[in-house]
Amino acid sequence: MSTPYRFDHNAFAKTLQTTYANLADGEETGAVVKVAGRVMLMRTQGKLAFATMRDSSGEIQLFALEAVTENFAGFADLHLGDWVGITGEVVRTKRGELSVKVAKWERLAEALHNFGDKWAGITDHDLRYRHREADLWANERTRTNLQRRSQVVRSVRERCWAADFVEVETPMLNAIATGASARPFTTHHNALDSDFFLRIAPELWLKRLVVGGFERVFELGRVFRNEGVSPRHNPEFTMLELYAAYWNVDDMMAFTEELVAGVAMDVLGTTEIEYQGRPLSLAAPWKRRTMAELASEAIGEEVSVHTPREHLAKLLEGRGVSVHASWGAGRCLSELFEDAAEADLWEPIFVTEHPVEISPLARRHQVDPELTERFESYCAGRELSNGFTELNDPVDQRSRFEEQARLAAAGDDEAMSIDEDYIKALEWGLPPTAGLGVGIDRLSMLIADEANIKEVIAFPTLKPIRD
RNA sequence: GCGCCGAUAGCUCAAUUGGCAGAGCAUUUGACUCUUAAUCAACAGGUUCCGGGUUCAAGUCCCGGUCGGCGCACCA
Repeated sequence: MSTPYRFDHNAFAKTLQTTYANLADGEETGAVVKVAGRVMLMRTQGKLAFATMRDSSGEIQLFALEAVTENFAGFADLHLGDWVGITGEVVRTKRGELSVKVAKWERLAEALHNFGDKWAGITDHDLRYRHREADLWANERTRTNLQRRSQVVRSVRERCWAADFVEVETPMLNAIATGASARPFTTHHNALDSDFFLRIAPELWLKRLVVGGFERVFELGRVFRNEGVSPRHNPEFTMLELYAAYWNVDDMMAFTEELVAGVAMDVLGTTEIEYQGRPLSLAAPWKRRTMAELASEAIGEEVSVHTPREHLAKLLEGRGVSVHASWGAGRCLSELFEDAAEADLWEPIFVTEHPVEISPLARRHQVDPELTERFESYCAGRELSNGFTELNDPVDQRSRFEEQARLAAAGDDEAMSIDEDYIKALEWGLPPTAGLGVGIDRLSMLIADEANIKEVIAFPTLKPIRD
């Protein structure tokens, strides 16, 4: 059966429901409209048929009568899920349901599969993730989540634009994977006969644009990390990275808390949200505490990056954390913080002053050179953002990279490689600059009140089915 | 990668101690001029995730595998 190539559509369900909200039962309007959508439910009754049609805005009833509707039998024969285009008058039935009284109808496309049980919908996770197109019709929650994610991205982008940041795009195919600590995906370019890594972060490219004179840049895009999949990790995820010349870490913290609170206002209309049954306030300003303070409080003993490495290692082992031989005091302090304090950070908080050992791209703290001017924001027990005053000294940057190379040689497959081109860029001069990274999926989870990252990704990474 | 749990009709789910594989919805056929998950009647629908094994007999017990959920590890 051939189907139409286009349909003249001029009304949405929700608009009609609003416009004719006060129409009395049994009243007709004389207004003829053309609506389109999917048939979600069908109730036939002899020479009458009632269908519930859904479009992108909402639902409206279609009311067909043998005496009025062209090819009435064909209409009553429509399958649940079929796309239809309807021409008819807006009326309210005797029983009070706003309807389009079908004069003419066309089947725009046929649905060969149904959209699940009309009461329970589709609940099987595997089916929902592999066939999100069906899940979207079966589960309103899925529609809401993906709409909210879209609103989050829009809000982030508009707020960056409003603060005079320029949106740029940098390479996803890279000769070396750098800018973060993670294992990369590898791929191959045939004509260049070269292996490439999918980017794990756009960080170094963006700072090279700042060197080039783009004083405020941001990129909103996908990064790829070859790590485990979990309810909070997808191998490809979306990150906002943003750099501002002349700012320091404090400026960037202020920007971050305003950005996140602003996104919540834009999408939900409030900063006072509920996440997984617990109230959570995203309102600025957020608390600021150093990593050493939080670790000390959590373990009940004063520790810092200057605590002897062996003592920190002993504390970690006492907590059941196995300590790698290559870890210095800085890494041990960070591990202590993560093991003892991180999961209890519910309200948004900036954790600051990370050890230089775990921050190879951040500028040293002005008072204590073993620390950096860095922050990570935590919320609902997990990291939401990461930022710092950028290291702009090419000599120090080279020695940091060399330290990373030593870690790699010692077996750390997440250590960064030396990026000579980046060092050369710094030699041209990076002004004082602060940078920020925000996980958009994690932010969307907060806004959508979802515990599983797959619920805010249209098509999450799944294992292909093998026979 | 490791541990625990799950997979039965298109969808949502039952199936007692190992004893004939079922229901609702969807599909098909019929009735019905105001339905709202319409209702009523009838028909049809199965590689019980895949592959082995134990047993007179396996959806059920055992072994291996696939995919998913949760936890751990890794990480953001």
